[in-house]
Amino acid sequence: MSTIEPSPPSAGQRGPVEHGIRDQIVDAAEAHFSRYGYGKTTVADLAKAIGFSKAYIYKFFDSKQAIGQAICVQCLDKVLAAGEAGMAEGKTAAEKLRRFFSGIVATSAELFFEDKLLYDIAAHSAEERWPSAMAYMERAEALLKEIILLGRETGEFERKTPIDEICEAILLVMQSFMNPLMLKHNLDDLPEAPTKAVNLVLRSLAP
Amino acid sequence: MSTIEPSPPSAGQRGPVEHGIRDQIVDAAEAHFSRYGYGKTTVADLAKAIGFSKAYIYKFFDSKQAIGQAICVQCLDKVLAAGEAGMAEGKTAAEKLRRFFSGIVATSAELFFEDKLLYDIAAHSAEERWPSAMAYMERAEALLKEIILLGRETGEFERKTPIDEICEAILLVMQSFMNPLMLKHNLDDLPEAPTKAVNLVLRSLAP
DNA sequence: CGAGTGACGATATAATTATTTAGTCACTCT
DNA sequence: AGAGTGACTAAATAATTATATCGTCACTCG
Repeated sequence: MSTIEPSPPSAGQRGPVEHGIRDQIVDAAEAHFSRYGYGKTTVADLAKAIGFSKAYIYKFFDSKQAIGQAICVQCLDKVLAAGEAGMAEGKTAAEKLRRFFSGIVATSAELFFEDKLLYDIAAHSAEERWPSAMAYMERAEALLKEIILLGRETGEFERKTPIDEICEAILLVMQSFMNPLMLKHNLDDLPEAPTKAVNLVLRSLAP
Repeated sequence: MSTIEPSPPSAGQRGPVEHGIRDQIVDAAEAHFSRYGYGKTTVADLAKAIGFSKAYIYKFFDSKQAIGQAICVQCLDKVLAAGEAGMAEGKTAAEKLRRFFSGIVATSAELFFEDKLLYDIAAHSAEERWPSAMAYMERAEALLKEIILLGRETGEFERKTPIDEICEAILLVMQSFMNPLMLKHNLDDLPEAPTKAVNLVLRSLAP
């Protein structure tokens, strides 16, 4: 059973990896980005918030975008954590799969409605293929694979199709709801649509 | 066996429905939009192309956007026609489904690469939920339903799941590749990804 | 009457200018 | 040496102005 571990130090960082100041920056960034948006927040604002000069920020991050990525990682971690929590609740593999996705979708949608400005960063991150978004997909795939393997062991799922093809295909299918970029276009048919999609996926997994 | 019939008169039209001038406008629009793009083409350009005044255009179309929709309908008709052609080639229902989607995806991708400017109109149409895009999805669903029903008759496909749920789910799944808006973000993993998605769909249809 | 238009106001787009902001570097202070 | 910064430039963003375009309407002409 994997647990969401703090993501590895993202690209774009600088200087001491473990450092109180870095955390302060990230906290200030989360607060500011969430309230005013990424675009309207200046690096100087963050500097002022933590009581240092702007130049000092750049001892810890390569660029403003690197800070954005750090925030993005936080968001996506939360989404994945919800997926993993759902996964843990499910008894059978099928149930795990269902809850994994419903956790992800619910959390993403919540992010969209409750914290639009942070969500926008995530969407931007997906659009620009930031490492944060890539990592998100990879970790989702790893979790998914875990579920599928479990289902195969317990005999719930078929075993003929190559596992990697299955995982890729399922992710592909669920992307419409877990990729922030795409979710945006499918908001109206929440929450029925993802449920239907998962149903289809589960039918495809039947032995 | 349905054949793609000319789409019903779209919204935004005016005056005589069947009229040589209307066709001239559409032809000129296709040429101009394709060469210079929707944004860079002015209604006056179209008027000049057909040798009439700008005001006359508005005897046939409500707005420039209505002309855009007409062009969009043409594009999407072509895409669906490719899908239907593929469908006709397939022997079994599964084969029809495969070719239906590969026809659609191939034609959409071709549109994207060879006629980017027209493609952009289609994407815009999907984004803004123009009737043209809605009609496209509806007609795709109708064709898909035909295939599924056939497969059920021949015993290729399972019969338990409500047909409407199946169709909706499949469309949902394939949207990543047939919706111009989404296709844009999935271009890199063509053509394998849609194939994998269809494989998944077919597994889900197994009796 | 019906095919077709010039001239016009409101709105959108483009071009220009003015202002902010990202990011660096030489530097200070402890 | 290492924590921290003011002052600076190139690039981006915002504000402003100028221009083009959409869409309508009263109108002409056959």
